[in-house]
Amino acid sequence: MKEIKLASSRRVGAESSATRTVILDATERLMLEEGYAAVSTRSVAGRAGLKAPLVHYYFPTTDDMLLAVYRRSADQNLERLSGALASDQPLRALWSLSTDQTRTALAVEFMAMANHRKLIGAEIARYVERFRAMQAEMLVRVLGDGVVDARAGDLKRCPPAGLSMLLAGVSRALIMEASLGISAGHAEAIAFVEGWLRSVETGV
Amino acid sequence: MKEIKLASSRRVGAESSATRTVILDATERLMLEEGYAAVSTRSVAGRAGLKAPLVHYYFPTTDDMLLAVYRRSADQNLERLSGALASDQPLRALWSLSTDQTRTALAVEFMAMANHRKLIGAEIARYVERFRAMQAEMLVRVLGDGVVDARAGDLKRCPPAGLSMLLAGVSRALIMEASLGISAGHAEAIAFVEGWLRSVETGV
Amino acid sequence: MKEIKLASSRRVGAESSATRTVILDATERLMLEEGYAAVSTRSVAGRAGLKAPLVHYYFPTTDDMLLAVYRRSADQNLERLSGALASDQPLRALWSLSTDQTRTALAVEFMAMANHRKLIGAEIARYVERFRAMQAEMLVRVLGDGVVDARAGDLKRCPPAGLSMLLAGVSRALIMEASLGISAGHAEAIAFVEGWLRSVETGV
Amino acid sequence: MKEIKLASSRRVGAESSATRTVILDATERLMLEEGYAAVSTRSVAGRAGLKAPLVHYYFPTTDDMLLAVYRRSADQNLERLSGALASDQPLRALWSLSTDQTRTALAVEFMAMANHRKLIGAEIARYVERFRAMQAEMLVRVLGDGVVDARAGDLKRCPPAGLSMLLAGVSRALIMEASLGISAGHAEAIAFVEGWLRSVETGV
DNA sequence: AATGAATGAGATTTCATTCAT
DNA sequence: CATGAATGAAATCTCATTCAT
Repeated sequence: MKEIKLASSRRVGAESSATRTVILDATERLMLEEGYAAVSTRSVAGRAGLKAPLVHYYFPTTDDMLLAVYRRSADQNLERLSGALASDQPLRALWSLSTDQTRTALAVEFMAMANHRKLIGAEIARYVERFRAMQAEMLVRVLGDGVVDARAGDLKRCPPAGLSMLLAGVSRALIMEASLGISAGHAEAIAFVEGWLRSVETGV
Repeated sequence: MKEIKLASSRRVGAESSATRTVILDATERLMLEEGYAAVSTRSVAGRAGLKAPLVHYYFPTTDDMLLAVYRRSADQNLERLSGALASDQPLRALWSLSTDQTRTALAVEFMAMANHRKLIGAEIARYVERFRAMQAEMLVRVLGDGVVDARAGDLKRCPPAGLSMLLAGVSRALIMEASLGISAGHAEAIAFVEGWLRSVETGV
Repeated sequence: MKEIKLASSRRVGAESSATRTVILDATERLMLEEGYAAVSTRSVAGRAGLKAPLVHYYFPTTDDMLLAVYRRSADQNLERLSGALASDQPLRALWSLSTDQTRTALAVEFMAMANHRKLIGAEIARYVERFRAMQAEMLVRVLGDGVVDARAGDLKRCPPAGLSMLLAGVSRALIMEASLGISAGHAEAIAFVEGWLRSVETGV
Repeated sequence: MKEIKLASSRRVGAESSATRTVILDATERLMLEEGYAAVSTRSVAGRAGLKAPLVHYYFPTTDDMLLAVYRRSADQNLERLSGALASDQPLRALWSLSTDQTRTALAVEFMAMANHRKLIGAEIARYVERFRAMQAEMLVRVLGDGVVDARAGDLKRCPPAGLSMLLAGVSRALIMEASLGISAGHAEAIAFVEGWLRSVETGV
């Protein structure tokens, strides 16, 4: 049983440092292009044009670095989500966000990584619960008074949290499978969700 | 630039060897218990009570070993799926299979790994396309004559391949999130799918 | 508080391997010539003309390596001590052993190292207690029936275990100080111990 | 071959600075609690609540810092020793000083470190010779007229410098072994020395 | 007086893999 | 079949120290 090391609280390198940003950017790009397993302090340093120990100056442990990348990305997502939910087509905006290639691909990488980076896993869990709550709130507002009954098997009566979960699962699967070159059923699934969106919008 | 290794002409352990099976079992257990990143020839050998070079005798490269584990598991899944599709409650049997903890967790690990193991990714793509085709065939048979129209936003008129995709995405997300301790929306999503199943079965 | 890692029980490299011996020898020489702080897998490998990972093949962790060196040396000392105690001048033989430059210097290095290598410290404690018991047994035999009374302040009536402790302390201090270039009082202390030895032998 | 660093002309913090004292205190505490190997500019800075470069501002090299700690401690010891030797029970006061846990433990750490810190070793040698001379002077005064003859094997006729050496060796060994959890012979050795003290005091 | 940034060197391991026996 | 021995490559991190500000 491995000991779980807490991410060090030691603060190093100002939040605003340009070098710090360069490191986060390089890590993010690496994860997207080569998968999270390609991320090491060495590879990040190389990609960023820095020496490896400098990466450790800013992020004492690799977990610190990955957490910083995740938080930056998740915070951006929170902001975008806020905007989307406040728009006049919140459902459509949410779906558009969920199927954003880059953002979702990054989120999927982090989920894959969570299995052996417990700190990352815990952080993801926190954020996902927040995302889901925000979305559910919007869904209540938009889908409104219709009688909710999960067991009806009718998407229009599915409870908000369930809907949020379904959308997340489908969008993540689309992105993940696409990266493997899988396309079977994708067009149909997308068409279905968009059909549903339209039907909700037109109130039919 | 990594060198691409040609299939070596080296002698390799027979498919039927008991030791070979021990290695596959150990790898599978390791992946499930500690995540795919915990798999190395060393760790597998340790878990199996063997020496590392012996693992290489049976599987020249780590990819060979992982591919063998994946194929064995995927072939078992194909068989189970065949059985499920031939049962008298094929839809329900399919959903039950999709939410099987162990099998799905393993599949998710392989998908996570696919990003930096291109051979694995290609193999997964091949199998997923087969799974989806088999399922679509069954869905056509069961849901049959209803007019299919993805853009209707009605689950009962969703094209089979799309349905298969949706179910896969949801079940994978349930398993993956559960392993992170996320539960928001899970009960609702499950209830929804099961409500839909019932409504299809009862023909309502 | 750092976790104390147990020395791995993984057995690697036959006890009899020549390379294994080369590594132990190199480590011992390094400790004697440059102090225990100079010992690293790298430096040992360099000194032994080997690659660093090979050292780890034989000794998975640095503690494993140091423990092996300590045990080999301590076991040799046990044997020598046995011989000394069985000789016809056991007291003199013991003192001669205690002031053996190389052996004692090595023991002193290990004691110094024990502070931050808890495994080493525990092993030393075990051996020292054994050494002291063996010596006490001999002292009882040789100094025999004289009434023992520690509080008399007379070396000839000091309890055996106390005598053993005193001799160990003095001999270690002589060696340690000599390595620092300190000589004040050394000749006198040595003369004193040897005078005592003679007086015991001649029974005066 | 290491380069010998010339005393740099760089500015250095004043002797009187409070920060300087904080650094020395932190180093001393670290050495006592975790052993000398735990001392690094980083760890000291951390313990003192300072940044590493500031430590270098006061002590250009690590050796400078360690030397300062040693000198401060040794000077305090000199003073205490002066007091002890001037007391009306100088022998007992000396023994009490020699077995002072903290002071002796620190001295032992420095001795252990001396092997690979040549500057420290040289400084220790200088101080030890002074200590021994001061003690010998006192011993001459107290034990006085008895005919000195090291070869007699009688503690009461042991030359002063030899006595000083013996006491130092025993007390250091007691402290060092106690820290390893060794206790065999300790009570007896202590009782013996104290018995001797009493017999000298009572003139028996 | 203090600190953020940076770096070369090194420590301790782990890994996949090869090869001779 | 099986294993002991060996190795190049890399991962993660620490250290002392410098320098500009």
